[in-house]
Parts: sequence; structure tokens; C-alpha cells
Amino acid sequence: MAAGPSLTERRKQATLLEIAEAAAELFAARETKDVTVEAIAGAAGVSIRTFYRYFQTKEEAVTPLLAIGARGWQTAIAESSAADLRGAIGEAITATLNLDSDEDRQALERTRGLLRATMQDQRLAAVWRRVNGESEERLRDLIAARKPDADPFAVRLLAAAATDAIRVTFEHWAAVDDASVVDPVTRAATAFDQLSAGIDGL
Amino acid sequence: MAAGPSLTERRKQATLLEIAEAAAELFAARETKDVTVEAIAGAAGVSIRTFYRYFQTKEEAVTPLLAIGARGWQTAIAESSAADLRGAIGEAITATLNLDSDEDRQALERTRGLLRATMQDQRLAAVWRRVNGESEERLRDLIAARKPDADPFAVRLLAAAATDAIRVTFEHWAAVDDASVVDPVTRAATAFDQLSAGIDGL
DNA sequence: TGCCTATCTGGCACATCGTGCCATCTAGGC
DNA sequence: GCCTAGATGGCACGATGTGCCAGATAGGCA
Repeated sequence: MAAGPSLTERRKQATLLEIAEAAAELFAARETKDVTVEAIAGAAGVSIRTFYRYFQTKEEAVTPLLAIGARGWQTAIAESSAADLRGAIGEAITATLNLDSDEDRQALERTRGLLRATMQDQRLAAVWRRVNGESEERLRDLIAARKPDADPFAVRLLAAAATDAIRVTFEHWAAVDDASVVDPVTRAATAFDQLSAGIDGL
Repeated sequence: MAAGPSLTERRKQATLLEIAEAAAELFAARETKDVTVEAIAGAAGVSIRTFYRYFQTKEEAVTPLLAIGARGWQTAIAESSAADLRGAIGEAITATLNLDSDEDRQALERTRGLLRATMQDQRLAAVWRRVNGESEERLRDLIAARKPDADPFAVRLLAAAATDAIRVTFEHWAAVDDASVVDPVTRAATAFDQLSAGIDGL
């Protein structure tokens, strides 16, 4: 075997993704409340007990799919050394959301379907909100770490602006069928510029 | 009897608030998962079955307390006839959050305690996010109704900016002990100005 | 005043949820 | 080839959320 992670570790990761994709497929077909954990576990080929070792609730199971990308652009900000914070965030958004390979584009299109189901189901919407909320919290810590003397309220506001720029962009992108939709990457970057333009002290 | 609502209707409202306050008190004392529906129902003087006629889950029980005010400033926007939409939203925020009576101030201080417990508990945080998310949705519809020809994406962004200005203000206000904290009303209005300053087309 | 109906309430049953506990099996080091 | 750590599965159990039915009460009508 070549790389670092052991066989056991890779199996665990594969099982986690299998469960997540099984859950996403079932949630796309029926209402969340009509999908039992037993069904998800069965579709993923694991026992109920094992399901609960990977996720706390059945709704949580789609978190890995919804959170794809979030980690990426946040570490990009953390590693960026640009002096201009707003510029750094804007660049991180553009760099991370930009998709070069066809594989990436396919993954994004699957995410679009999941996001549509997510926005129409109370329970899944709660997961989407949690993912974004936690993303905002991490971003807040990142900004505070880079600007220790900044006004804490301005830090909160900037973190909210960045998170919302991406969140609203994705929600709109998932909701609209129009083929002439502006490229999500450009739109998210523009939205962040608009929201953050008036924030002073950063 | 004087006013419109019947005795039955007023009793229901009283029961709902009793449950909500009993839940808030218990949640402030212990972790959410260590509070059973049986305990809340008992503290509120109703049966478990009746509890579930008022709320779907135990966490939901605090929704009426967290959503106080949200309805207020949204109807203020709906009824406002100002041509300038951003100005109307800013005025609605100021007018609704402004507290004249001592009673209002006491209620706000209780909300502060509840909000602190809310931000430190996963389950309650989810309720807070849902309340804000639904508030954003309603605001989005309000804006779209007032500006039918506006760019749908700009509408989403403006609704998000207004909701976040208030949400972040309250979260910061609840988190900080400092007595010199800027008045929440002024701060929310300023935050909305900052976030919405760069949004074009509205 | 006395009845009637709508509905609010409570108790019971039941499927499902989420977790603690223990037995079994497999990966990977010796 | 053996041995230990950890992943998995089965079982039990308290808690959750809802359908169903019966008793109690508000408020309209004769």
C-alpha cells in the first residue's frame, strides 16, 4: 500500500461516505421523517448500531456532503499571508470554489440536487444551517487570530458577511433553474465584496 | 369580558407561555439532553400529551421567547410606505427594538439569559438558527413583494444582511459582559447600514 | 336555565430514536 | 502464527413523537 492512512482508516472513511450517499439518495426520494435509520443502514450495508457510531442522527448523515468545500476555503484563509484580510477572504473563496476537473463539476451538480432537497425539508434545512453556523464560528476564530486587536463586533460581522455571501449564493444557485445563472464563484466573490464593503476597522 | 380573544383562546396562550417559560428555566439550569419532556410538562402543569399539542419537540418550546420582536419589526417593514427600502428596514429595526417601559427592559434582560444558554447548547442553538432562518425567509418575501422587479439574488442578499445585522448584534450582546457595550439598537442599525451599503439595485 | 357541540385535555399504545453494554471479528504489529 | 486494539453487530432500555379514544369544559341555542 502506498499512502499514509491505514487500511482500517480508509475503510472507515469509505463506510462514512457510503452512509452519507445512501442517506442523500433516500432523502431525495422521500420526506426525511419517512426514512428510517434502518433503511439508511441497510442501503449502506451496515447495522443500525454501526450507523450510530458514525452519525448521531439520521439527518447528520448528509453533513459530510454539505460541508465539502467549507474546510477548504477556511484553511486557505488560515494559510494566506495577505495583509488585506478582505482581499484574502475573497481570494480564498474564488480559489476554493473554482472547479477545474470534470469530476469536480459532476460533484458540484450532485450537491445541487442534494441542496434542493435540503431546502425543502425542515430537518435537512436545520443541518444546512448548522453547517453554515459552525463555518461562521470557525471563520470568526480565524479572523480574530489574524487581527487580535480588532473590534470583536466587527470580527463577528465580517465572518457573518463571508459565510452569508457563500450561503446565499449556493441557496440561490440551487433554487433557480435558469441556465443563464451567473457563475457561482464570481457571484459569491461579488456578494462578499458588497456585504463587506461598509465594514470598518478591518 | 372586554377584548376579542375568547376565554379558551386566552387560556391556550397562557398555557403556551407557561410551557415556554418552564422550558427556558429548566434549560438554563441543566443541559438540554438532561431535561425530559415529562419535567417540562410537569413544571408547566400539563400532561406530556398536551405538551406535544403545543410544541413538536422540547427544544421548540423556547421558540416563542426567542422570536419575540421578530414579528414586530417585520410587520413594521410590511406596513412602511417609505420609498427607500434600506431606510425603511433600518427604521423598522430601530423602532421595534427600542424599549420604552421598564417592563420591556426586564423582558429583554431575561432574553439575554436565555440567549446565553442558547448559544452554549447544540440543540438550542439549532432553534435559534431556525428562528433567524425563517425570519430571513419572511423578510425575503416582504422585500420581493415591495420590489417585484428587483434582481432575486439582490433580494436574498438584502434579507440576509438585515437578519444578520440583528442576529450578530444579539449574539454579541449576549456574549459580552462589558457594561460599556454600545446600545444594541444603535448597533443593529449601524451594522445593517454597513452590510447593506454595497448592495446594488435596491 | 338546561342542553349540545366543538375542542381542549389526558391516558394509553406503539413505532422509532439514540445509547450503554458485551460478544465477535479483523487489521496489523510482534 | 499469536496478540492486542479497535471496528462491528446484537440486545436492552429509557426517551421521543404521534395516533386514537374517552372525559371535561367553554360558549352558543332553545
